[in-house]
Amino acid sequence: MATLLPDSPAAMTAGTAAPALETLIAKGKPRYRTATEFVEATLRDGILSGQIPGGTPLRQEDLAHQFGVSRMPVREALRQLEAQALIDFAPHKGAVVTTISAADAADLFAVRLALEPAALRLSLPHLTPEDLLRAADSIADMDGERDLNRMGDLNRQFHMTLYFRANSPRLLALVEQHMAVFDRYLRFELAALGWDHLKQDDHRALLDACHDKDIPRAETILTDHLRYADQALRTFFAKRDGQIP
Amino acid sequence: MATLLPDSPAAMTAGTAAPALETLIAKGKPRYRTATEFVEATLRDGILSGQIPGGTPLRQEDLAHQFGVSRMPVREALRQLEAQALIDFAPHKGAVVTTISAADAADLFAVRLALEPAALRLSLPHLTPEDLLRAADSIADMDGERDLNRMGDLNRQFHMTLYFRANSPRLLALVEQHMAVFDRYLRFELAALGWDHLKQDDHRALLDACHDKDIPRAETILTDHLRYADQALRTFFAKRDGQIP
DNA sequence: TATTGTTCAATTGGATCCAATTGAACACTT
DNA sequence: AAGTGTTCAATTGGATCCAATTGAACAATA
Repeated sequence: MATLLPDSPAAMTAGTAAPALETLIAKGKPRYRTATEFVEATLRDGILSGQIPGGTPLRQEDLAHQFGVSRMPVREALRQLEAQALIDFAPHKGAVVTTISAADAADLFAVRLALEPAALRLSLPHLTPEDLLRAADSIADMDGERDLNRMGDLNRQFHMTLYFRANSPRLLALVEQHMAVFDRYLRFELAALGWDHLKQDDHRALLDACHDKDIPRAETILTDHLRYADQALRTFFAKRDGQIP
Repeated sequence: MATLLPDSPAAMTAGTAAPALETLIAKGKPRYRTATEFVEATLRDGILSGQIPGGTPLRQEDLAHQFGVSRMPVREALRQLEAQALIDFAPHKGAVVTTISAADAADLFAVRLALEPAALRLSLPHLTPEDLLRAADSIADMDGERDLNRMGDLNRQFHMTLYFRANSPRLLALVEQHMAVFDRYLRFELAALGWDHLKQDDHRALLDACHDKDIPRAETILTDHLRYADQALRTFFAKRDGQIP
């Protein structure tokens, strides 16, 4: 069976090997209830993990063939991805994976800086000792982790544990969605900051502040934490994009 | 042709007359490029304006018949509305318009309180004199407006004018989307606050602060403005829901 | 009678077919 | 040769048909 994205422009400019969609499909199969769910979840994972790079055109027929379904569930899945701003969908022209960029990273941080401190502020007073233990476990798990995608999951899990009691479903959904989108930049953040000191000090300090129920301190730590990553990414992109010409 | 929602449970409990979808369809027709766009935009307007109340089941066949299209563009439109959290979509069970509630209103304000001050903070330094003039025009237009939906549009237009220079597309899209969703609560806010003093003082004070490029003051005014509406809606719902038993 | 099993109409999910649009290569005019 | 109009393959949008699922009414059993 043909592989997806063998000669997408983004794949070529990035110089990365073109991954086959089969690996994504073969992954953990949570027994999707509909083909649309299956296609949507698989494509989203592929995009967020970076396996389907920005700029990749998503041909309906190709996707249908590779997923072993007809074009209809593919179309429904693409509609949902469009609403999540993961693909651009132009009438009669087709879908293209949205590109990532320094400007988009800054944009994303602006959203996270708006959402996450708000979620933390609402959640912190209701956090239970069990919640804090789970958060501590997430930190411990991150210490030994070397896989980028799993690291992203753990990081998201840690933060979401702290936000979880916010009792604000819309806010939490937005936070989670944008943290997931940020996974697309995780490899760059890694390149900018390095593996080991990947903000674990911040995580522990944040957890301490939550333990003390100190809202202003926790908010400050979280805000600085995000700003620091934002700044690191900015300088990284500035250096990288300065080299090109 | 049959009318939509003649006996939806929500319409009955709300006691409102069941509106026909034709009025929505006949409205301004911006020459949609695809049937999916047409269906999606029309349904979203209907839901946000309150003409299609929460709890309404959206039967694919009915919608297709009333829009004069097949079920396929209806299904694609429903997928997009699902991603916008305007409908609930359960496999093999169909779509239902999400219900509004006091809890959801509080949730929505939590999101707006997180997003809008952030957008204002980023935008304010770049606002031009022309922007401020346009914002002043919006305020003036609101003074004479008596139509609820147009009032919502003007209010959104005023706020978006002030946020517009934030240079953060994701953030702005979220702000606009959630202001639009808030239109579903506009009738309740009106009932809680009354027509005339509908926050116009706040609007003028906010514009003044923007004119002075006073970020802290502008943020305080905006935050208080939102908190005030939030509180008014809370007490309104508390009173209304207390009457029921 | 309460409970469980079963049938069946209503509705959605998915596949296939046809129509409409795009854009790029080609021919044509000036 | 530059620009313009035209044809046509590739691709998406939309319609129709069939399959799968749901749940509610009904029947059977303990």
